[in-house]
Amino acid sequence: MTRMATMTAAQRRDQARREYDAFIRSCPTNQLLDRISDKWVSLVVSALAAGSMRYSDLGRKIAGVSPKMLTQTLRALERDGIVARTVTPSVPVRVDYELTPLGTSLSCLLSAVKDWAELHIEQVNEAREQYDAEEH
Amino acid sequence: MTRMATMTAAQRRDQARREYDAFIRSCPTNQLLDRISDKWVSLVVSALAAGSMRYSDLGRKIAGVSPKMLTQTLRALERDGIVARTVTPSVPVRVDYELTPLGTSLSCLLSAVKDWAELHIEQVNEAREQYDAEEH
DNA sequence: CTGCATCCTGTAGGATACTG
DNA sequence: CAGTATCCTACAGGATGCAG
Repeated sequence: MTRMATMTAAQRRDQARREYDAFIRSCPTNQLLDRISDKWVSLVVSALAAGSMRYSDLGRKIAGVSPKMLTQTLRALERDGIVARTVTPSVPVRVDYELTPLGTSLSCLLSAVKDWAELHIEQVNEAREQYDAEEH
Repeated sequence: MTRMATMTAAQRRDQARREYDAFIRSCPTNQLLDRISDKWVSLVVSALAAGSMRYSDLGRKIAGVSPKMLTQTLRALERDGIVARTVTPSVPVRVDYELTPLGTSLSCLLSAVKDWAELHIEQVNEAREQYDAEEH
């Protein structure tokens, strides 16, 4: 009989995925990619790059964001030390958000990404047109 | 009676989201962020940074990836002109993938991201610990 | 004003099986 | 070897309503 101890391809991949996941979670680069790749994060950071803003101002400036995602994004960024949250206990309460030094640094990295994007987007678009023109 | 023409908050946000989505799709930076933020893209690009590889080699090197996602990722990168696909019609067929010049350039950008991550991850971790230690 | 809790849906993506 | 096709599920994230 065939060795039952032999793992199936799926089992092997499953185990590999577990190890991989553990690796990913401990990998700074991927942690950061997860962070900046978030749809709303880059928008919040670039909005705040211009200066501190209130919660509702962010909601208006970032068109189409739901309160839930805005809060979720801001909490995550606050936890990571990217943004600072300041509560003014007036009535009604006023909450301001601003970039920390670390946040400003991240904002610079996003600028680098932006520069690369604008420099190469045309090349990408050409590649896409050419690819789509061929038959696949 | 109140004006029925007045939009609810949800309706306004919905319209805003539509406009926003259109904007996003036309924005190079966000297109690129969508691209490099993909879980597998960064892994494929960095794997290929070392040189050309076959399909199954990539599958082994990138632990835990399913054939489906590997193919999907490679197709997207090929379409964008990031990787080149070379078929050698032997039996069995052999397919090699390698970075294009554009792909190499992207690989450099990813290195910049990596450098930033490794430089600041400790600061982020400290911020997280401090945040988690406080009550919320 | 600034959120949080709940519900609900679309979809990304994994498992599995099959083909040239 | 290098994929493709199908199914299925988990989770991101939007709508809504309520609270401090």
